[in-house]
Amino acid sequence: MSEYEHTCMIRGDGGRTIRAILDRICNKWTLLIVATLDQGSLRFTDLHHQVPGISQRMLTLTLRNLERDGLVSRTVYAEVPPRVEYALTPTGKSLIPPALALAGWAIEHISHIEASREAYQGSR
Amino acid sequence: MSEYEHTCMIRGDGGRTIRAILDRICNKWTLLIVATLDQGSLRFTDLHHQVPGISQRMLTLTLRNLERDGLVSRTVYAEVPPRVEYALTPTGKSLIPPALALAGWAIEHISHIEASREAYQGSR
DNA sequence: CGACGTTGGTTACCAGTCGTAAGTAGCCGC
DNA sequence: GCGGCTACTTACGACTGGTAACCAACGTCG
Repeated sequence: MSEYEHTCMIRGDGGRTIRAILDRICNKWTLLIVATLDQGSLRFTDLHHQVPGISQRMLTLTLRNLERDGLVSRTVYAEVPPRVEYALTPTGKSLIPPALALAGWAIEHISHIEASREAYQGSR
Repeated sequence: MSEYEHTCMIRGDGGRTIRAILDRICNKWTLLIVATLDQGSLRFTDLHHQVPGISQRMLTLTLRNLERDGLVSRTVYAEVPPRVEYALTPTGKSLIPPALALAGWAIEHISHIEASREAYQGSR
C-alpha cells in the first residue's frame, strides 16, 4: 500500500506539478549537464567538449534554463579572453541522486529496451 | 570519490547511452503514464481521464512507444464494446522506484525552482 | 594598423514533434 | 436508420530542437 501512496505522490494533483517540473528538468540535455557539472565548475567551452553532441545553442539555452531555475550558478570573469564558469548550486547538487537512480535504471535496462524495440519493428 | 564514479556512470560513453534512453522515457507523459499504470491495468479511456491534459493522440503515441520498448503490455478484448487494457510489464514496474526518486525531488524543490524562476524574470 | 584567433554567445532558418480538432469503424439501444 | 460508445487515425497549424553562420571584445601577428 505504501508503494501506491508513493505513486500517488507522482500523480498527486493529477500530475500537473510533476509534469511541470519534468517538462523543465527532464529534457535531453539537462540531466547530462548537471551530471557533468557535478565534477566541479566548468567553463562554457569545456562543457561543450564534455557533453558530446550538444550544440552551442542548446548548451546556452539549457544553461539559461538551469540558471533561471536556480540549479546552476553562472559567474562571468571580465577578463581577456572572457571566462564564464558554471557550477551547481546546492539545489542542483540535490538533483544528482535521483538522476543517478534514473541513469542506473537506464543502463540496466537499455539492452532489454533495444531488444524489444527491434522485435517490435520486425513484427509490426 | 564514489559519488564521482557514479556520475561517470551517467556520463559514461560521453552520455550517448543515457541520452538515448532519456530521449525515450523522459518525455512529458511517459513517467506519468507509468506511474498511473502502477495502480493496475487500465483501459484507454480510464487512462485518458486519469492523466489530465493528455490528448488522445499523445496517449496513443506514448502507449505505442511504451509497448514498443517493452514497458507496458497491450491486451485487446474482442468484445462489444471493444476493450483494450494496458498494464506494466516487469521492466515497466522496475522503472517505478527511480521515477519516484525523481518525483520526490521535484516535489521537494518545486517551490524553490518556481521562486528562482520568478526572481529571474524580475531581474532579467 | 589591420587581419586573424579565441571565447561566449546570438540569429536565421529548417525539420521534426506536439497539440487540437475532426473523422473512422464496429456494434448497441431507441 | 441515428446517434453514441470505444479506441483509435488523420490533417493541419504551432512550437521546439538542430545546424550553421554571424557577432563583439580584445590580444597577437604580420
